[in-house]
Amino acid sequence: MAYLVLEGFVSTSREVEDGKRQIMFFSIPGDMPTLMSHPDLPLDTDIQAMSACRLAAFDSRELYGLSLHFPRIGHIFWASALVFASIHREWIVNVGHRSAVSRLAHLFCEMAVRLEAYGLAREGSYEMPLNQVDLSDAIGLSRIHMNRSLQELRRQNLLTFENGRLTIHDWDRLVDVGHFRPDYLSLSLPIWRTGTIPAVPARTATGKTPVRRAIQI
Amino acid sequence: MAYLVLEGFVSTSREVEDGKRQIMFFSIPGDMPTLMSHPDLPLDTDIQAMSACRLAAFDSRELYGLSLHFPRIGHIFWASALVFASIHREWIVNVGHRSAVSRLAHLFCEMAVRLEAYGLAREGSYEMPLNQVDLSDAIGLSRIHMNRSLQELRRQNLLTFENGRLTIHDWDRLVDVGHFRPDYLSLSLPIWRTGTIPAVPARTATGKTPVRRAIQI
DNA sequence: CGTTGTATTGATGTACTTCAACGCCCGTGG
DNA sequence: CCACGGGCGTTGAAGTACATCAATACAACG
Repeated sequence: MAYLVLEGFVSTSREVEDGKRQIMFFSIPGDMPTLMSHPDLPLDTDIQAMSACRLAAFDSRELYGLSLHFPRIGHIFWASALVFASIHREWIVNVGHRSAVSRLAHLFCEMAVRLEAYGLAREGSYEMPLNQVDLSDAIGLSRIHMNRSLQELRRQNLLTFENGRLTIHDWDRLVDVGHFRPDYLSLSLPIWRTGTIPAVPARTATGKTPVRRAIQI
Repeated sequence: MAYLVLEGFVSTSREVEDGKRQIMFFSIPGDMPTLMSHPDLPLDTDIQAMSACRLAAFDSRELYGLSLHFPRIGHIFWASALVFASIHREWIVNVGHRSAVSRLAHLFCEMAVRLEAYGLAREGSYEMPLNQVDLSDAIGLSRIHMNRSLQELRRQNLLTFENGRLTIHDWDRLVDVGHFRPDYLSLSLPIWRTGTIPAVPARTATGKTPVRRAIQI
């Protein structure tokens, strides 16, 4: 099965040997997290709902067949895989070479840009149903140091983060702190014009359970 | 232009704000490093020859057109993008959560598996035309700490690395130290069967210069 | 009412960075 | 032939950004 996120956040992560979790990607409404792997191959990551989610389910073999018969559909899969890879590369740079505060700032900037492209953020404010443990697993730091970095961003009046909503007060300085390149995803370019997404029947998953299990509930 | 590596190593990297370089991927013979980005979009990374290389050049617009007319070709592009993304995810885990020694071990394991899949490694020994600065930029650590980690691997008799050749003495323990999952790329699966690659005219690039520039020489 | 999950703070430990120096090899030029 | 310099690997010592351990506070909840 392949899933399209309709509401909520879904993470792509892996359990590391010492029991910790490294989050590699947050899927937002409009993303298809299971398309990060080839339908013929076993999923090499954990896909997990970070909040209450609505998902649409497709048969991945059918999707795959579609892509072979209609090149333009295959092309969209390809382009989406390239965007996944591009975001991954940015995360490598992030966890590889930047300080805790920068990583955090960069993550907030990235989510802002992606959510805005889908119309899910307004004036630098967006729903972000994650707790500090989730954030620390994403940026690869201890929750304690993560907490202190978040405080630092607050202290500098760059943002507020409460009740699952992030509000950016000073975009320019946040971009600066996170060394964020706003155009890196090229989300504004015409290759993404595919028309509106049609309504689909959806099932509901409740928060914090693995998607595959949640779906079967 | 799109390039196919015929000989040598090519890195995908980005200059970070403080003048450092984060390497995100090593392309080996058989890889097409420029296919990590969409041909319609600006390249968002630096592509750099790490050694003397032979490359084959294609017009990327033509490749792109090919993929629209022949779905199976598009499918290969897609699958290759998925593998890029999968390797990227592994690198995120690597730089995010593992110690210096583990990162290094993991990198050596990954290259062994990939090179072996192309017939470029034998009995755990392969050409690796990189110096310690390159390696440290890939694993995101200072060259000094990288050097000490390499010494640790040598001290444990896991490998030797000299004259651009890596030889693994104890694969099982190296896999263990690097927490490497040998099957993670699924390189043995049938989706990769595409027949042999035909001979193509090639140009030569000399080491350590950006590919685009090298090509024009 | 205790229990559980989450945010926060302080104190201590450590893995890594940075700075500085040295040695080796090898190419270049006197 | 030797002198010089640059690239690369290696070592020691000092500094720092992070992790770990431990404790508290607070809200939600059965």
